[in-house]
Parts: sequence; C-alpha cells; structure tokens
Amino acid sequence: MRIATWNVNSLRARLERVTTWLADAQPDVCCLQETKCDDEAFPVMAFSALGYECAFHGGNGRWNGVAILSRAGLEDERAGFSGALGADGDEARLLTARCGGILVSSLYVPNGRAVGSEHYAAKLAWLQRLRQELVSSCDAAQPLALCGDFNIAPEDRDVWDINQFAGATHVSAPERRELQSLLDWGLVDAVRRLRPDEDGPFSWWDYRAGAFHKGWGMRIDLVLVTRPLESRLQSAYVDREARKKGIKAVTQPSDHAPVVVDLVDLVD
DNA sequence: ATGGTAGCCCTGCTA
Repeated sequence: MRIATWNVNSLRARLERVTTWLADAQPDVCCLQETKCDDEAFPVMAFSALGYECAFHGGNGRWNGVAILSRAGLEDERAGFSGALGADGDEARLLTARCGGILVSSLYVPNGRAVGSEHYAAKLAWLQRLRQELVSSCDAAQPLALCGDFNIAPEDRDVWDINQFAGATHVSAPERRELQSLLDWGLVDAVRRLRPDEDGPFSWWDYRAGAFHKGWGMRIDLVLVTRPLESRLQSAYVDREARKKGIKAVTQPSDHAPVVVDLVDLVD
C-alpha cells in the first residue's frame, strides 16, 4: 500500500502535473491539499480515468481545499471535524475517509502567519481541535493515517537553517508542543521513523529567491500513523523531481513536493 | 537591485 500526500497549490493550475505524477508514482491513496477548487469544479473524470475514486472538500474555492484520491476503496467520507459539515470553520482543511482498511485524513493546518497574531492563535486552536477529534472519535489501536501539510517543522533539522527562524512560525515551541501532543495520542511520524539519522528530507521550498536550488527548504508535510501501521512501514521518500520546473513544462511546479510512504501489504 | 514568485482575484491577499 502506497500512501502519498501533496500540497498542490491549486489543482486547476496543476492538474496535468498531478495526473502525470500519479501515473508515474502509482500511489494507492493520495491526499491533496490547497486544491483551491470548488466541489462542483473538482476534476473527477481526470482521476477516475486513472482508476481513482475521489473525495473532496473545497470550501470557497479561493483558498485551502483538501481531497483524497484512492484506488483502494473510499468509504465513510466526512468533511471537517465531527458534528456539522464545515465544523472546521468552513475553511476546508480536513477530510477523512476509509481507504483499504485505513482511516485516512487529508489535512491542511493553518499557516499561522506570525507568532502572536490571531492567525497563530487560530493555528494552535485548530491543532487542539484535531487532538480532541482523535481522542473523542478515533482509536489509536486501529489503522489510521493523518496526512498533510502541518505547517510545522517537527525538529530543528527539519529546516535548512534554524538561525533563520528565530521568532518565526513553523518552529515555535507552542506549535511543536501541539504536534507532540498528537504524537502522544498514539501516532508516529512515518518518514522520521524510517529515516532517523538524516536531516529533513524537506518537502517545501519557497518560490522566491531560488530557494529550491539553494536547498532552503523545510519538512512540513507529514504522514502520521498509528502503531498498527508503524509495524507495516517499509520505505518513504520525497519526490523532489516533482518540485522541479521541467524543461518542457508549461505550468510551474507546486512549492511542495509529494511525500510517499510504502506499507507492507497485509496477507490474507 | 532592500529584492524575490506563484495563484487567486478586482490592483491586494495569502502563502
């Protein structure tokens, strides 16, 4: 079972790159973030042609938007936190579905903008709401994967130069504590678990100043799994090729690269 | 050269 997560920064602008990548990387489940796509405009046909079922939660279409593509089954989909649809503040940052025996969430944590701002407070509150959701509605003894753009670099080695981040979001202690509190519930950072001794690998690079080619990136796109999936972890990689412009490409790449995690298949 | 880029949409906002 191959699970991927990718912040595509507009699905409409990136559709050909996404379908090309799917055909090449062949994930069984692919979580997307920042689709910026209204539900009625979601390109279902482009994905069904590749064998994927789609779940999508598009909000207002201008910002945010999350989706799950699956060719391993797609059931019990629910948008937002439990309770009313849109209980994530109608911001379209959370979508959950059952795919091949795994409860998969595609999530897009608020950026936070600046430490101390109201947006930063909202980021912390959103993470606390997610933790509450796990405690009240989920079972850490069951197969579950939280996949998405967490907008948090878990450790100092998950950014290119920690000295550049003094006082900045993504590395501040309070948001890292919130991430740790998710892990304490019963989750493991899959890529870090499989690659304990290396820095990164980064999954995001700023569009500006040639950051990608200078290696100025961060590891903020994560796959967090419960223990039953930790025991099935096989390998993981970040597809940096998908972050490159490409010689013939008409459209720009996303500023994020896909994160891919392979699980050992269960034998019946 | 106090910068840079990308995507959305009303020329600014968000990342």
